[in-house]
Amino acid sequence: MTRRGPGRRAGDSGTREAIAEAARGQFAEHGYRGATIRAIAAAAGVDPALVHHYYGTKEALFAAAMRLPIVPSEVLTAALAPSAGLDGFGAHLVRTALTLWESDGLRETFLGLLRSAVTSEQAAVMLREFIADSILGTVARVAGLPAADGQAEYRAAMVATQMLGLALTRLVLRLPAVADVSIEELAATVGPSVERYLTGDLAMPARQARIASRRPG
Amino acid sequence: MTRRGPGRRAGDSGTREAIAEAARGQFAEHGYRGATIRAIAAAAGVDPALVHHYYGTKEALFAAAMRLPIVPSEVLTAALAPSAGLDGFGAHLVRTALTLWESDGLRETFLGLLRSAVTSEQAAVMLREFIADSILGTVARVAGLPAADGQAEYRAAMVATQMLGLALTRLVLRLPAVADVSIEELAATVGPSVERYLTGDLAMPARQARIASRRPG
DNA sequence: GGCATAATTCAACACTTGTAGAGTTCAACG
DNA sequence: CGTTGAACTCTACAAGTGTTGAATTATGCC
Repeated sequence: MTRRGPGRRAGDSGTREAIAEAARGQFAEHGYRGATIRAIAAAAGVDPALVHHYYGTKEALFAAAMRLPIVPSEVLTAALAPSAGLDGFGAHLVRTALTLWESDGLRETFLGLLRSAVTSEQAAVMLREFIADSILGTVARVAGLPAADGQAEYRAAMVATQMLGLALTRLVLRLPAVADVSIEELAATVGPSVERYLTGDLAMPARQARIASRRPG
Repeated sequence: MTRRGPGRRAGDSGTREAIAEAARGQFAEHGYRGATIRAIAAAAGVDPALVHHYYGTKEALFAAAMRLPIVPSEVLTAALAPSAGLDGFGAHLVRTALTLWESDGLRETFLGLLRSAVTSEQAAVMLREFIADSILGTVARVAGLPAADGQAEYRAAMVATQMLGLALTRLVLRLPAVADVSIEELAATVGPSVERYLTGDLAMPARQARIASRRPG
């Protein structure tokens, strides 16, 4: 929203991105249903019809706004590579994820995805596939787990369980005991649990092979 | 919804409970915003105006429908008492909670609360206070943690973190690797993590006392 | 029987929602 | 200058929302 008024050339449209940014903010705060086109337009200082002009439908706007500005697997790989020794790996993962989630560029997207996934089937599919396809595999790989093994997906899923619970209680529910504590402290507390899921001696479910053999996308 | 048609005496109104039950189902499936009075009325086989006649406003209906049919602290205490030996206590807690959440009487209420809390501030307050006031203390007490100690609340909160993450991925997101596994298997995998939070040697946050001294209600 | 009373429905209001198309403004280009 | 074309706004529609008050139906009590 640098300059107002019509008359820009193609490619100059900062307004388009301003709308997307406003949309991210609204989706993050109210979820898919709660974020109205009118509120998004107001937040962007723009007529509601312009939102529709650029993005067509609300679903399309959501999909566009939730497109990540990073490639998760690359960021995860880069951020976690230094501690390849696997010692303190769990804490490092917690620290990395929390820092990422609370960073300026990603907070809105992640919160929007999380808030929307709980009530919108479209968003739920996005988040589920995103986790299954981009996160679980990367975590398993970076952690050095054997691929093509049912155990890897199960272990990574348990990590997701703990990490999403952390995000839910800290960012959404804001439980004081979780929200008022530093990332470092949470990493120290939760890290070992995550590490146990990845490398510990778990009693593995018998028929895990069926789950591991799902189509990747 | 035993008998249809008007003309019942006071106290006979099974329709009132039928509406509440339909409301629970809708709130569980769509969250607070997504559950419409009209849909609730339709699910109960009743005119929308009757919903308003009985409960006044949508908020009141939500509050009434989400009132638990049990006293959580009692159920938790009773269910967890047998394993007071603290051996396998974590697994027992996971098993108890998951079984409770997936039981007929509570599934809708819990899911509705969870789904709504993520998008409705009113519901978020309900769930947060419910967890903080009824759950954390009970878990800490049953686990034999010293009361009036900042550590107790922090430990219980970490447990909540893991348990809610489990609920989110299994019941709401339905991540295959978590949803397609038996409660027993999850208890065996997650139990030890929970146990570590309760009795393990955690690096405690320094200023935890401030959090522990919040007003209870 | 008639009467009070509760249960239930009808019809409608006032508002918000996503969406659509026609119209307006303005910079760039010839 | 006039034309073009994109950025942008106005107005509006059709559907859905919570909510309301009057009307209707049936029951138990006298």
